[in-house]
Amino acid sequence: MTDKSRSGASERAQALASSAPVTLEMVAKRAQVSPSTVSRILNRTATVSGPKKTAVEQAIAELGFVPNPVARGLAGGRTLSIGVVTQAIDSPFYGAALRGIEAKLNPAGYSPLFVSGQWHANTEARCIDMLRSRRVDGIIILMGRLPDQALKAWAKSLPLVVTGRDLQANNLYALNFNNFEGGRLATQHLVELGHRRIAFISGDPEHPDAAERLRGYRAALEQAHIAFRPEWVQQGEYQEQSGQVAVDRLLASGESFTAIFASNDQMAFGAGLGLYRRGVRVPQEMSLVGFDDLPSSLYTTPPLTTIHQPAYELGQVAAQAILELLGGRVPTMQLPAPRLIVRESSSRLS
Amino acid sequence: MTDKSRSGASERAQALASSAPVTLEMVAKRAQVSPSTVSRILNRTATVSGPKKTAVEQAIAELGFVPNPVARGLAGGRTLSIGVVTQAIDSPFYGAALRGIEAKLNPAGYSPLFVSGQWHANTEARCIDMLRSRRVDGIIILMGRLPDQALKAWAKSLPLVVTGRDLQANNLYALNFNNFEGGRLATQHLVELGHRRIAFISGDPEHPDAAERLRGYRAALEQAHIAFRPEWVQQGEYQEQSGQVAVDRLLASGESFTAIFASNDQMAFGAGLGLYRRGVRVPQEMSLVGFDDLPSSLYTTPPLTTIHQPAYELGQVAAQAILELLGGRVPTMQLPAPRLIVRESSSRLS
DNA sequence: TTGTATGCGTTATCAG
DNA sequence: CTGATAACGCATACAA
Repeated sequence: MTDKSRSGASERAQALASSAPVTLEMVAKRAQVSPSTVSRILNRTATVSGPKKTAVEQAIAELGFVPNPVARGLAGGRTLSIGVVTQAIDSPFYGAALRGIEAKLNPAGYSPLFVSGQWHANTEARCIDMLRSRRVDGIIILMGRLPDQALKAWAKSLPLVVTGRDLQANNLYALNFNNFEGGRLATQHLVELGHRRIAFISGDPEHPDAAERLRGYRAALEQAHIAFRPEWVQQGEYQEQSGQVAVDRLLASGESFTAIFASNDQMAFGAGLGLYRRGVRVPQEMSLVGFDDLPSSLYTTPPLTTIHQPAYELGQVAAQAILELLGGRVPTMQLPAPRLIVRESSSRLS
Repeated sequence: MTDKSRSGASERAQALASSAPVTLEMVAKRAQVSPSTVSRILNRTATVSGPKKTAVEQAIAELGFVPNPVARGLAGGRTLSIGVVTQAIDSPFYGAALRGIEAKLNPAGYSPLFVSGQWHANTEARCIDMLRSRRVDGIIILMGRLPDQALKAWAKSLPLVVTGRDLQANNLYALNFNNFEGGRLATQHLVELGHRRIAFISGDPEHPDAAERLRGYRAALEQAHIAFRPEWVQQGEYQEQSGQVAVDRLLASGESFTAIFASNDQMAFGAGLGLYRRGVRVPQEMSLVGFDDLPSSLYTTPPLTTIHQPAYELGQVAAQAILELLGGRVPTMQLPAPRLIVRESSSRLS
């Protein structure tokens, strides 16, 4: 940081702290026009003559006027803020998505209001109530758990963008990632490396994401003429701990595997630890594949082969979609297809 | 999720979507009192007689009235929202802190407004401008980069809680973690295990956190009568990648180490990969210690010995502090002391 | 203790 | 194209 930037910030702070808030009315007075005219220029809500326009713009610049979003919200009904419901604000996956949302929303003048639903439908409903009471202009729900019906109902009064499900409704846009294909790709990768005894650590089957990944796993097995066996799948809960537990069970089951596909990276990390504890080397004795491509997957030992889920882009696209909805347009954007990222935790069966 | 909860949420959505917004005035009419009386009960701003009070409360319940925060903000100057400036909304460390903030703020009726400063003083200043323009009631700055002067100036017009520095001022509360002691503890741990050639991967020395951790490292060496050598420290940037690079340099330097202390976990992860790549086993041939105790540190192979930094509590405490400031009180809360978490990446020198 | 009147800073609806 | 004027929903002096 340069001295210049330091003092710049400091001076600005000083100026802001001392100056009384400058209002639209003050701008109008200074530019010798009515408040309405100023408002019109601000919102491009009507054409204003050249001279008045420049006068107002000059006054705005001189006074350093910034419109008050609170007053705007009251008068115009728009708060320029978007509610974002995540499940866990502190998960690496959601973090990236939130950053993507922020990156897209800010330039458009909108601010995100983040709340976390904690994987719980009721909490989620409360969050939405809160956001509505705060008069957000629209809501993005990331991987929500609310029933489709509820979403459709809410969409009647507020633009909604949801991810992690397929859903068609007015004023609502659904963005879904192809989890089936991801699951298929990961499994196929292991098959192509010569593996035939491939265990699967699933997530909560109630959750569509998890169910789809499992379906992808089964499809790949079938495609390779490998009979699916229920003993090969252990249910986890998308947390590291559950991955470790699953590996323990798998190893104790008497079945002998040469590869494990964990349906998210966090469980793959847990599985990795479980294998390490039992002295099973990855990838020499066991190939391990995850799902999500969390930033940290690049730095595990060994780096994790996984399915890239475009969290950041997901956020960007969701934000763009809500912006479209707000503009009265119909979004058409889609999420990128799943990609297999081959790293060092999977290797050819020798 | 039960069917009960599903339908509950759905019904609520339906109800909300159809009902027109109910205002304070409607409540007043129904309860046969004046709007001011309702307002008084809502804000406990004056004592109200028993019967009227119950009448109003009943009306509120029957109508499902929720005060409009936007109108409140305009009229009362309070928006019940707190700006939170983080550096990177998607870092594991900040994620936990944000969750702590959310957990403390929500029950008090406040909503956090998260923005990320991207480790850049100017961006941070812009964020604060934005938050001010949105009329937040207070601001929490997590590990900010703005000069003390700027913060003090801002605090004149808005309650401020800052972390990661020591600072005394009116309407401002600083919460600092003892990074020096943390650095000392980690190094001392390695010394006690018999290590004497201990490398250090530092952060940006411009940042107080990083400087303090380095100071702790040096203090522990001195205490153990080990001469500090500049060649032992490699500068990183708190990212995984830089940890890996640092290890490469360290290993290529010709010096021979038996232990590495990375001044944050992310760099320790990178270092771990660097060591893995070169076939150096942890902890048998090299002990590795990190700093932060990120959630994922528990699941690296081997699990990482580190200094626990209470990110979640940090968030909670910061939120509590801003609440105190808002209430006109002087916060007294402190952060817990650093704790060494011994796991499996460090071992006695044989 | 309670009600009335006014204002918060904008946008929106009118006339002109 | 422009300017009064009335909301927006609530809090708060002020008066009773």
